[in-house]
Amino acid sequence: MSSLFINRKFALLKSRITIRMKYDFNQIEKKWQDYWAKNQTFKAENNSDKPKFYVLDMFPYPSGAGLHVGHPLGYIASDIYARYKRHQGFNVLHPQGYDSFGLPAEQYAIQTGQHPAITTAENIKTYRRQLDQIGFSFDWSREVRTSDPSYYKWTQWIFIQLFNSWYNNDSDKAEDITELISIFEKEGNANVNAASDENVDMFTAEDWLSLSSEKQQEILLQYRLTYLAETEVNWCPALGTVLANDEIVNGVSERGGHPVIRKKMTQWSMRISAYAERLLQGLEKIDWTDALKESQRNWIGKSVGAQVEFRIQNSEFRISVFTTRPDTIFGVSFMTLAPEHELVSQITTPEQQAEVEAYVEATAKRSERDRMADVKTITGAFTGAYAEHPFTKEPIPIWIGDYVLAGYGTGAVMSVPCGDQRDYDFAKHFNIPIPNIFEGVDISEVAFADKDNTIIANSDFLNGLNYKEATKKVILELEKLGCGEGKINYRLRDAVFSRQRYWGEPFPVYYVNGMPQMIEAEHLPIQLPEVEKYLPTETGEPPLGNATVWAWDRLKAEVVSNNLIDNENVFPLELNTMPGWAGSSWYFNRYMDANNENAFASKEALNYWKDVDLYIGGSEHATGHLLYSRFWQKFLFDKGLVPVDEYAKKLINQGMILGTSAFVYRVEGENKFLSKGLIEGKNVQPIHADVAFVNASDELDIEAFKNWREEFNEAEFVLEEGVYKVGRDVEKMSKSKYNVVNPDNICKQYGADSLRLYEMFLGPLEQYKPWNTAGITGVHSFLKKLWKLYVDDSGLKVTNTEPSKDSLKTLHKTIKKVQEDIENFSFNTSVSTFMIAVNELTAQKCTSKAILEPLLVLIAPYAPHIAEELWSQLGNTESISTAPFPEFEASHLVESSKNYPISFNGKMRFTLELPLDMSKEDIEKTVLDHEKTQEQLQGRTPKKVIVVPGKIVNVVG
RNA sequence: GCUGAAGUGGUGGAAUUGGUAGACACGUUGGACUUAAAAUCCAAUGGACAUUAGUCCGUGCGGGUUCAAGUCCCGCCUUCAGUACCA
Repeated sequence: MSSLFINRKFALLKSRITIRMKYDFNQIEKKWQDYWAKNQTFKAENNSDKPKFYVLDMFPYPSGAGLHVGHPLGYIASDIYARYKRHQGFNVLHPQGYDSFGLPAEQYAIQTGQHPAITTAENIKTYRRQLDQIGFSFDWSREVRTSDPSYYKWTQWIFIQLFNSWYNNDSDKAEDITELISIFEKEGNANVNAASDENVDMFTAEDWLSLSSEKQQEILLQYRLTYLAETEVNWCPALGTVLANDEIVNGVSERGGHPVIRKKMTQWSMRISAYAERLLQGLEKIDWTDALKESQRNWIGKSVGAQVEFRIQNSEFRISVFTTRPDTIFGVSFMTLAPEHELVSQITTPEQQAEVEAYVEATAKRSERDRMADVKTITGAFTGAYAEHPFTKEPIPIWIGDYVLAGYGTGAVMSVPCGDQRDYDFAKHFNIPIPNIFEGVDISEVAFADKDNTIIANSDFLNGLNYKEATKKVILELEKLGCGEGKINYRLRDAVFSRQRYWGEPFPVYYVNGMPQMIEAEHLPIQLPEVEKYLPTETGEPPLGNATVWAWDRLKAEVVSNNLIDNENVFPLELNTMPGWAGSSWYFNRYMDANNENAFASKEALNYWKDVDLYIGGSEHATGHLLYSRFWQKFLFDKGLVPVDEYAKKLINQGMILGTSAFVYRVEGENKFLSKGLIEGKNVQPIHADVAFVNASDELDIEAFKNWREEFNEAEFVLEEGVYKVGRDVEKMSKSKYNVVNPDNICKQYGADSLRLYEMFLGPLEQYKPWNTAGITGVHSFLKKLWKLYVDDSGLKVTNTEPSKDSLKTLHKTIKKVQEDIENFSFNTSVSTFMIAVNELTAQKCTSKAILEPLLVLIAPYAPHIAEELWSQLGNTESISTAPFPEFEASHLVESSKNYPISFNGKMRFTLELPLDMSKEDIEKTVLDHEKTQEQLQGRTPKKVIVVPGKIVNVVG
């Protein structure tokens, strides 16, 4: 046997050992992910002696593109928190699911004929695989999918509860509609103080009882918390669908560029306005960011003022206006109606008719966007009619103008040009008088809108009063005259709840003589019917109009063929579906008891988990999901169905991760590319290059780029110092910018623990920050260093030796800092802290188990796979996830001396190690006697010496 | 316009109550190891001046308070996000 052979054999053996002792993250991560799944490590129990903690992520819409590295940011943060809470001994509920109804799947179905349920299921599979490989501690046994009939059964059920409820303003809560009916039967509606449609007719008990059943249903709809109403929508005839405002660009549809018209449609609405005040008040007791609360406050838009009625001269009509400045009522010099106001056509005099009609027509043509775009152009028309001032009885000319919006308040304003800039501008433009009703204020240039410094003048009984006094007094007087009252107005509008789409929850509703009827709860869910096409029908009905089996047989209590509709026992079903926010408005309650078939969640589960302790998600949902879901929760609370009326105690918005795009520069008109440093003064066109072709030093892999697309195959590259440098720019991460980074690749190359650490290391959770894959090597080599602290070529090197003082100090300052950081959601700084700890322990050559074992628990929430692996190598047989969080002991950090910074006139010049128990006087003396101090002073005498024990010394002079 | 957040090295970012600005990383430069590369390790790295010692300047801009300001106060500028004729 030759010695060469022996050497080779030995080398082989050695390399096998090295592999086992190496940080093989792919193998380790797979191993522990399988372990967690198999052992259901993160399954939360609905019965536990431990205190509960509920950590929730906003669930994703499973799109076809899968996850990019920006998506898991919030999930990683919440996962760290959830794991931390487990270490602290909490019973943690940390679920995940899918908001799986939505447009992209439907759009795809229209294009390919593929059923949205199929594509959705495929996308979910991809999402699940991607989520699993990042190592989240989700309790998947509670997964929900909003598009699953077993889930939307309960969405339909809640809809029925809303339909069967009305809002009693006196008790300030939702009540059963049967109670309202019994009031109507006893005394009519005169004393009912309810959130209802405007202009509800008055009726007595006798009137009510004499009405037909249809008429009664119609009246009840005016009170129900979800109701049918005529709503003006943006209808696109070519697409056969209703568009949201932001889907319309320059008056045509964003998709396809088709014309869009305003059209009235009968739609389901949610009476969220009934909850406006409670939604506002509720913000006080939840720990959400100020920015988020503020945008909800703005959205609700509470304003306090008065409603005033103005008689119209020579007419029966009255104009009702809302104003926040009733105190300025003597400054009214004209009234302005929105061009769409219903009285416009009725009060316009014959002489003014042509002008007014032309104006109304002109404004109708302008889209809302156009009207908003140019607010500077003042337009309007005089109706020829006059209102009468309630106090002075003077005539007030009535104008129309598009600066008054039909949709806000009453669509009419009393114009006080001296006190409102818009009225002022309008008055100047049309030469309307501007009476001044403010004491000592010059209004020759601008209106005076400063409430706090207002003293009213030229206003009869209001003279000399300030804003508050005058407002109070004038409301009193208006009430005496019966032509006004104090009023609070909200901007918040009822929310349209119908969508002309296929891929959404069907309504549990059928129609008898045009009146909606609810299907009894025991027959739910009403499942989405099959359709041939996912487009609207030729007659313009929603996609469900294509279904042939979509009628309700009341006797059989089942969905039957449309052919059987006889309007006696078989009736047509609702063709609209629910909007995207239906399913997401209550899902956080479902997780508490996700597989319950008899209730949306059991009372026991609801009472145990109660509410979300930490909710993490994007700020883009501020005025959508986060408002609607609060509304539903309050409703469910009123009905005694949930135990709390705010469902999320604390909410954090994670920032977006942006992409770092790479650019190559093509010389105009040539197939030649100049390196970044050579483009100065050259006529070049920047082109996005895929970030995958660029290394950490911004150097382009030219071959990969050439092979990317045919047009680049023959391209010529002008290099600088032998390499081609790309330009960089931070943009939103998107496919079209070729800056998308896929977490799959990161996990493969660096591992999930590296991905998790790096996402946190990038910066504060709430901040927007750019992704740059190059930086991940930092956290990755940190993990390798961590590994080496425990394991080397010969195996585990952890010992039972007594830890050194230094190591104890390192450990305990790390415990302290990491704990503080997690509690402040400052995850980026804990990653730095871990790095410092590992660097220090490596330098200390620490092998002591007493240090290294608790260190793993600290790191486990962040990098759970490597922590589990080393934990088990240390001989533990249970998962690290339930190990108690190490106790911080301050005694290890006690110092006897301090390295004082010695500054002169505020500038630090040198440091001096001094005992911490040294007195102020001794410190001063020691510092002044020091040779370096003499050097600094150069013979000057210090005027003053500031000594802050334990902090700093500052010599002034 | 209004509301909210933010401006710190070449880059991401640290600095918890005013007390050593730039922690921790990335990148860059130099070095070690290697036949070589990768990996790893060591050193330097805000700018200017200076051989060194060191000096000056530096947290968007201009003022102020203070022994001391990234941090507090006043006035601006810029960026991002939301919202918008809300009576």
